[in-house]
Amino acid sequence: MTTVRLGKIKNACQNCGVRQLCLPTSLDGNEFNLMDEVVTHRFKLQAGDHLYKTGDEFHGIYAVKSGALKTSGVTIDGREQVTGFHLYGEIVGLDAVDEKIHPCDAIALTDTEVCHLPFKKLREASAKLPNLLEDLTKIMSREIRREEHVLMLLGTTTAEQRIARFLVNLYERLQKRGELENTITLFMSRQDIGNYLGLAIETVSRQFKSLRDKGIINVDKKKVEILAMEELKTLAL
Amino acid sequence: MTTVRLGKIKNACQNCGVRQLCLPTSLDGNEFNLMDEVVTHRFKLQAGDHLYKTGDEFHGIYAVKSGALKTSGVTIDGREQVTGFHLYGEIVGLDAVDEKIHPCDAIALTDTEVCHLPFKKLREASAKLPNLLEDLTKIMSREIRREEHVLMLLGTTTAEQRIARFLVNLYERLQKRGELENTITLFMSRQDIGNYLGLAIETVSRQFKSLRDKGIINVDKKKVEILAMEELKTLAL
DNA sequence: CGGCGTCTTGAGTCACCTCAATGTTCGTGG
DNA sequence: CCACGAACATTGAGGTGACTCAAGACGCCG
Repeated sequence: MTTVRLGKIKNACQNCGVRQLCLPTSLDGNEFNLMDEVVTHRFKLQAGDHLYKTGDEFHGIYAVKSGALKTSGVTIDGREQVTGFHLYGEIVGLDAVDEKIHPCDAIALTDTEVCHLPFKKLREASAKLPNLLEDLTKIMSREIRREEHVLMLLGTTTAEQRIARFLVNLYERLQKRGELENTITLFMSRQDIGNYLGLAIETVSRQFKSLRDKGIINVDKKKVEILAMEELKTLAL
Repeated sequence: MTTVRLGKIKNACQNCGVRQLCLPTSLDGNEFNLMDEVVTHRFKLQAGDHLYKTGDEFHGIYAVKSGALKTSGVTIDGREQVTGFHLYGEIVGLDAVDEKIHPCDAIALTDTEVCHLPFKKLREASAKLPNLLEDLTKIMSREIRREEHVLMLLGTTTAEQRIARFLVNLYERLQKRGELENTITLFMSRQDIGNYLGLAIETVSRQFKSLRDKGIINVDKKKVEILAMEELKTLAL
């Protein structure tokens, strides 16, 4: 993990490519000056690097500028449980604000850049900028809703439903980022997918095969081409 | 659902029995005056009453003053999915801050009182009171972590583990509220428990029976007496 | 008492897990 | 460049935990 100081870079946030997706979505020109005082450091990670580990002291949240991360906790019996995949434009670390200790690991799945947002500074800036305060609470609310969504996905659903929902969800998030091809490049392993969806790795593999046999997708290693989105969405129901 | 105006009640929050558990945990005397301007209404619900429904416009969050609620969403295919049980001292509605639309139902499980916290007012007050802003972000963070916790519970775990964890978690939350008896009164139906844990209602019933046969708990209708907490915790691993 | 909702209990089935073997990709070093 | 091993992925065979279906018990209320 290498560090970039942003102190000298003016309007770092304002000129950022993922500004519309990130935290400060409703700030205007002048307000960004204050934001630049909050965001002073950026980290570069390689696939497999830990951004933070379970039990680490909390120093702030992180905005993913490029790449992708997974967050995963360790259950009491020592097994890993992936709790989410986080694309660029998303925020990680919000679950540590309360206890000041990270309750899970955050691991880069590919080359990834993250901006560090010291939470104390962020709170102070929020007290001055009503728009920023609104953005902050919205981001936290969105994270709560995202997890509720996963929760609903993990209820009593079949393996096929879970895989279908996973693919539809991933597709829609990539689409929101302007990646309009109908071929998704999975940036996580089958292991991670299975873990996230509560399925054995073999089941993930078999479901991919099954969807391929039905002519709904094409799978080649990490590349998943969606051939029949409507049918896939029907299976996700 | 009946409404109580709190306009005339001074220091409503300061004198509240669940203050230490609720949102404004770090305020002092003067700061509570501002809080009383935020919290102007309280609602009384009977078992089965909806506090809000999916799709309802968001007007603010709610602090549970007494009783308990469940929140449940409706999956795309129309089935219900319980996403949480909320005791007094906890907050519901945080998942709607972002989109201004409630993404799930909140239903009283018993006679329940909730305080209404208009979110706009709460934000304005937070900009003035650093302590309140800290409390607000902490509460939202805690909710994120709570859901992550449920997520980890729903991964690849057996029915026995889920039931054991459910009971341990409920016991610990009640203990935190000073209810020190080792007999828990379940305030939700088997249906709700099964739905929440991703289990069929029959499986819930059988697991209770199994734990009873092992001498770990005693079950009589809604009453669950914990006979061997250590063993229960071991099963929860 | 009878009807209804909730819960329990039993029997049979199936979706998914486990175990095991093979195939593929990729990095490393000779 | 190829050999080798490690990590990842696929595929098959078999077992089982939890679901489904169905019946019965219990409590509640008119």
